[in-house]
Amino acid sequence: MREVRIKDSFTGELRTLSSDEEIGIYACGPTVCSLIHIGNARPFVVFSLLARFLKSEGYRAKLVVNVTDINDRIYAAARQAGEPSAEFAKRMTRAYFEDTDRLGLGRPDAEPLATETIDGIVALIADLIESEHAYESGGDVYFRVRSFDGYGKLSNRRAEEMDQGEEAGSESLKEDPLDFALWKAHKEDEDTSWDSPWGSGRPGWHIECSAMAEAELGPSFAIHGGGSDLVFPHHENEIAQSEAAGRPFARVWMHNGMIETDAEKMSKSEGNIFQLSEALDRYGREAVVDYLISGRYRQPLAFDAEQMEQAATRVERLRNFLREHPPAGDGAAPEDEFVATRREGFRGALADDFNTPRAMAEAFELVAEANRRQLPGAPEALRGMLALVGLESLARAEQGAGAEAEGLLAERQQARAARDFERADEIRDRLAELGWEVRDSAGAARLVRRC
RNA sequence: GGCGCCUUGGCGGAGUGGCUACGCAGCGGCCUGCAAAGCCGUUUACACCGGUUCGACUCCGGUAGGCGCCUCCA
Repeated sequence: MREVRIKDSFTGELRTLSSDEEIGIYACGPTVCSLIHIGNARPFVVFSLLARFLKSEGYRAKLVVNVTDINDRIYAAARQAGEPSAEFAKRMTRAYFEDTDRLGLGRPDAEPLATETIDGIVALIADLIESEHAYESGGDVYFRVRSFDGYGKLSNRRAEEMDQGEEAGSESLKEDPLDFALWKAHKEDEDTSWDSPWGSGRPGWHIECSAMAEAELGPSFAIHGGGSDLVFPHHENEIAQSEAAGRPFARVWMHNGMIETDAEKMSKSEGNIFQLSEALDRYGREAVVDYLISGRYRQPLAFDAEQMEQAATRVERLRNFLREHPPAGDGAAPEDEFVATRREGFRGALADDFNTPRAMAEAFELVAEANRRQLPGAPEALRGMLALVGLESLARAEQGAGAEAEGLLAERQQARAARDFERADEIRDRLAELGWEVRDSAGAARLVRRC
């Protein structure tokens, strides 16, 4: 088990994860008001792979990624779709599962829904009212921000300095404009609601995460993750709610940077989104995963078609190597020292605040060296590395070309042997039409699937 | 205005007080009937101005520009 350090975005310091307790990771998932875009996929990929890495190092990691299925925007989107909001949210949740399944990284250890955590939410709110950190007002319940001294400590803000944007219509129910809703009374145009001691209504946006994190990971857990755009107010409010209710909450905060197009954050409100499913269709899952780990998780990452194509070319280089070096039977020669160094470097990079670009550089160095000289153990080591970052499918044997293509290839080999290159090229074109690229080597020829 | 982050070669993106990751693209070769794959060589870097230092892309200060959050957003 190697020492893993994570840069805590709360303190700005590198923190070493404890090796003798469960590493609970709570990462904020999507609000299912639309299909997810590639920016939403970044935290899913980063935290899935982080959990995978920690487990492979022997840590007891548990990854929780929630689904926010109660929200103003869901009501609005459902209304526009002419669909009951509960059905709409279910449909979008299903689409989210399908899209992220296609990444091929498996599922998080738990994926709680807000709608299935109402009891925990109500209990937490009751605790906050009991301790006077929250109050009921006209069927709503608000968190009393000024009652919590630490408010603003994550995002570095002072309550006094906050230029609070007013929510139209509801401010009169608040004691203080800074206060935020824990529970919202049922409104006429909302077609779902839940019972509570304060009447029928629904939870506010932030409380669900506090409740779900506690339900899955307990009152104190190792890592809380999510996009950097959630630092304020979402995560700030989570801290306030949980800590005010006596829960120590997250020990380390990890915020992933935004995906950007033309140096602008990709977001629904900007309208510059690129859907995950479309990226998967167009570039393939390996390219999408590779793209998402091509920059360090906490930095912004540029997105455009060229970047995706580069990722596709990059994974093709890895695939080419693995194709030439299928798993050996046995009696393999002892691993070369160079290989061991790269493998160590790869894991070391991941242990160093999950530096995926540096890890991948190690993998590429291994490939380059193994392409120029015999490197015992290189293919096996590479497969191991790629498995850690969800790219193990690059090593998968290609499906057979089928009788027609194989027949054509044999025919072409005959033509080449007879030095009838015109015929050979004709056949090559024909194979290309069938989706196969021909690669000649010393005495043989290989068919490679073109996508 | 407040808080935080960023500025690396054609593109993306690491990193370090001295030895210029990695990938893509370009150019010239090798190999090949040709191509692909692969290999070799090679062209563009650290926004700007000061300071610290034997030495800074890396540390400090300033300037310019950009981004994020402050309202729903991964």
